[in-house]
Amino acid sequence: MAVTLKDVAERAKVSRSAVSRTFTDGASVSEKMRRKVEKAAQELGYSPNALASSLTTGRTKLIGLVSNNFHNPIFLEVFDRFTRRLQDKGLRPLLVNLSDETDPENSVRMLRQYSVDGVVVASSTLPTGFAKAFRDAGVPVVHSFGRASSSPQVHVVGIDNVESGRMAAQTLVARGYTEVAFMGGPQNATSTQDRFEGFCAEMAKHPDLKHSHSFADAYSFEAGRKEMLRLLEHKPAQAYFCGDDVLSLGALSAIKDRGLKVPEDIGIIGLNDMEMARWESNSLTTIHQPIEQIVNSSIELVVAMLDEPDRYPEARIFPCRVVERSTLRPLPSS
Amino acid sequence: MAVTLKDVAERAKVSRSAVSRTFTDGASVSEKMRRKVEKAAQELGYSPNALASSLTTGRTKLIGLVSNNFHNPIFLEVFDRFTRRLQDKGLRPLLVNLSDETDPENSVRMLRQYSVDGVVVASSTLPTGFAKAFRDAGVPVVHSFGRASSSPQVHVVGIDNVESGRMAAQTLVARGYTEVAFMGGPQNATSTQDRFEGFCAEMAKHPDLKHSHSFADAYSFEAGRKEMLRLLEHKPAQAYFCGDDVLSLGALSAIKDRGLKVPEDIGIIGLNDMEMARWESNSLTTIHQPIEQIVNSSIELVVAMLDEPDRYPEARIFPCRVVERSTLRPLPSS
DNA sequence: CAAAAATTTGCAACCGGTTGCAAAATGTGC
DNA sequence: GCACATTTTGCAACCGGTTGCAAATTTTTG
Repeated sequence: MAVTLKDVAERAKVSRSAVSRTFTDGASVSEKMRRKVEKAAQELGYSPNALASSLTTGRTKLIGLVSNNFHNPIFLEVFDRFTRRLQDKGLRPLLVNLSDETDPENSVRMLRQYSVDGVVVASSTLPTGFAKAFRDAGVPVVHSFGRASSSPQVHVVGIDNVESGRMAAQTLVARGYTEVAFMGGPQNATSTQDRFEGFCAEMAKHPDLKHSHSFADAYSFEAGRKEMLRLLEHKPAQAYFCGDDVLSLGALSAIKDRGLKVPEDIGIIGLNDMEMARWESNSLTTIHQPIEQIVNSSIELVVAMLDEPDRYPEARIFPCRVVERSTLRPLPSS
Repeated sequence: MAVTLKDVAERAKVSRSAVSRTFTDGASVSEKMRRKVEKAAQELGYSPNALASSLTTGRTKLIGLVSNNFHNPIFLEVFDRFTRRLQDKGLRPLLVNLSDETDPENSVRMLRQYSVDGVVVASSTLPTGFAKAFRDAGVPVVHSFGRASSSPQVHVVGIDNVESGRMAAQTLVARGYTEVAFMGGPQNATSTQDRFEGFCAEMAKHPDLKHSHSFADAYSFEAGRKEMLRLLEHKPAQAYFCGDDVLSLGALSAIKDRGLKVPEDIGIIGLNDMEMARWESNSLTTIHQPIEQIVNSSIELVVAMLDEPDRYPEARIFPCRVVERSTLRPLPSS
């Protein structure tokens, strides 16, 4: 069915090696030969089989893209960027959806069977050990949106979640809120834990201010909404740091449904700065996470590992910044 | 580096064929042999190279998943379902992001180089000719969310967009609106064209009612919002059929910003029934598109084509239904 | 124009598997 | 225990490419 190297060689009356060489750049082929081969290839509609060649070159140009965040709209943005950027570099994303499973073994085995050149784990909820399983199997791996660590076991690219929690607390304190709260995502997600830690660390500096906390079941609108409805039944805090924009949006929806006003009655600050946060109907004050930089840097890193598999692991941390919109009361004029 | 068939064979002191056979089901191997081989494989941590075997079997179990809808949140749902379902069947999705490019040639070439077993084109905006390029290249292809046709050139799975436009118009008419309008997505998208056609066809039955139309630049929140803001500057219609939920949400945001009430001042009906449509803050009346069925059926179809490449093309059309929520005035009690 | 140097080409082995075929081993019937 | 049928195993060729090496060709040099 498919036309192969051999067919082209026969048609052009040259050796198979000659054909192979015209299709691998950097190989030694004369102009005359190249033209002859290209003509034959053209006529036959030949294009080389990437997988067959991977057998000898050891490179498939396949990159495993592993994630379990298929319910947070921010990840559509993430996938868009990853796939585009990988394509630009001549790499192909092999998508793996973990849904609820968090045992790395299956994914590792599967991606090794397909000889992916590298793997990007894009998840803010998977434990740090997850990506390590790939490294241990000898597969270059980068954990994007993973837990920042001062002594990373694998390459990590993302933000400092502890710092972002601190930043959120500072922002609330600076605006004069005296009773604040943290509403986190799932409690076993590393990002939740770290943001919480940072939040508490900052609040500890202000023993005169009250703070509390609770956790939603998932990083999702519904979970945020449900949790905020629960909180509103008792005496809620003056302002909340929600561990993710999509939680914030859920919380906002709950607050408005209860007839309360934002930011007059309750303040909200989120994290991510997703597209929807910018929608004028939401106008969410939030902490911007530099997704584009994280994605690009992750890909650069995994590409670099192809040539340098034992590259010493590093953590690449990008700074966040507060994006002031309309869900927190303004800074008191000083 | 990687452990191969040969290594296992040597360790187990058997032939390479024996090892191969223990890892391909349906092959003839004695219990004794199998145990011996599995033991050696275990010790060496061997797992077969799927790509090498594809060379002889002609099957890679790779399915190209091609889309250009990376900005409509509904597609995160679509990708989630596709990837999960494919994985359940032992298939692997190779993701292709078309972003703005709509020339199929590149994608066809690339996916052929990777010898994908089949391709699913998941897009409501690509022209019908797009998927045909894969068929012409001998690659089994299914166009999901594509234009329904009574004489399809390639397999199509989706809804009847003309019918859905008709249904939207009927719904508006039944609720007593006398001035209605269609707000479509990008005008070159087949789904926009068909929904518009159905809408007009139905309205033609009611010459006493006024109707108008306009188009947003994209299937996105921003585009819907912008278009509705424009419409509100002149005398808007009483109710709008927006060609997609995300357009509806944009329109709703614009309407509320202008201080108008839904459904009292303006009614909205969308299409898709995406997760966000159900959020209580939106509570969007919309036409439900059975995504799960479309995805599952698409995969079934592409799998069936693996064994039957020249299968006669068919169109699989799933019915839509109106989901009544809060953005249209209620049916007049009769 | 011949000899040396540089370039191009083809041969053949190899990448990691699969599979048809025949030989070897095992099982069955008498 | 023997002849025969059945199952299991290994050999060797093949899938579609790549690549080291040596031979063949072209280019450079004196």
